[in-house]
Amino acid sequence: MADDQLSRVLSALADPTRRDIVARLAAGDATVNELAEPYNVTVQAVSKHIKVLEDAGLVSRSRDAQRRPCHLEAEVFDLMTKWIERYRREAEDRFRRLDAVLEQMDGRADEQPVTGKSTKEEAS
Amino acid sequence: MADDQLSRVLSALADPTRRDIVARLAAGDATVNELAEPYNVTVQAVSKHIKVLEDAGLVSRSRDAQRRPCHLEAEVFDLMTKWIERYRREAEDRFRRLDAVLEQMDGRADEQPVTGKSTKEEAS
DNA sequence: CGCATATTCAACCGCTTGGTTAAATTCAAC
DNA sequence: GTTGAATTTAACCAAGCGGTTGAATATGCG
Repeated sequence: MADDQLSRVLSALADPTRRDIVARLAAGDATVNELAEPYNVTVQAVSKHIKVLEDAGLVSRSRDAQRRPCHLEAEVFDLMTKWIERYRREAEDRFRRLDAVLEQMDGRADEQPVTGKSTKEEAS
Repeated sequence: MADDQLSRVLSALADPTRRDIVARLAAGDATVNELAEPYNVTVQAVSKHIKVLEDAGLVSRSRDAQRRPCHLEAEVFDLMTKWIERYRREAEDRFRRLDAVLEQMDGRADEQPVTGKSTKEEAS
């Protein structure tokens, strides 16, 4: 479905098992069998999970006899953080502008206040 | 399928149309019809997309007559960045340690280095 | 009330996904 | 060359997803 890498990365990490695999690979490279051990699914299922991570560019593999050690490619995370930061910052800026506007018209609060109900917490 | 919020958030953002909706909401609140306009899918499809974003906690809605303005809840992004930062840092630390090891044994590079079969369990 | 607008609900469809079992492949080691 | 371990491929299945059309539900306006 998703053809761009960011979609593939997000989709890959949307699965808790795959996130756990990534977490374990962050602690060190591992083989498919090693990775499969803790979960109560077949090793074939884990092999598929790893393929998804590999297609997303999150994991690379070398060869060691029959083994195919998996290695985490952490740089791909930047794709996500860049996307996130961009729109979070945008949203925060807008929020700040809204605050400014509200502050500007402090006294006369007769207008309906935009999104209604509350300005809520602005904390990060 | 995914029952935890992080899974829901990542899964929601794995769709390019939904990411675009989020991007537009970062610039300001909007109604379902407004959001649906640029895409060549039905408004019902967009309504479903918004529901997915809402279930993930990324979007909240107020009421304005028949309209249901959508508002971006940017704090949820923290869920992702926290997860990402944790494991990226871990991977980078490991990388730094590996560098140190390689530096340590500089002269004798006859061993096959790289991912080496030595890493694995124990972890931290 | 009757009508138009905005949104959702329901049923359906084709494709993908995560899982399975069974068979094939790759490579070391005997 | 046979055995055995690690991994992938193939075929299949149930469930979920993104899309559709069509009907229902709110709500403001004459």
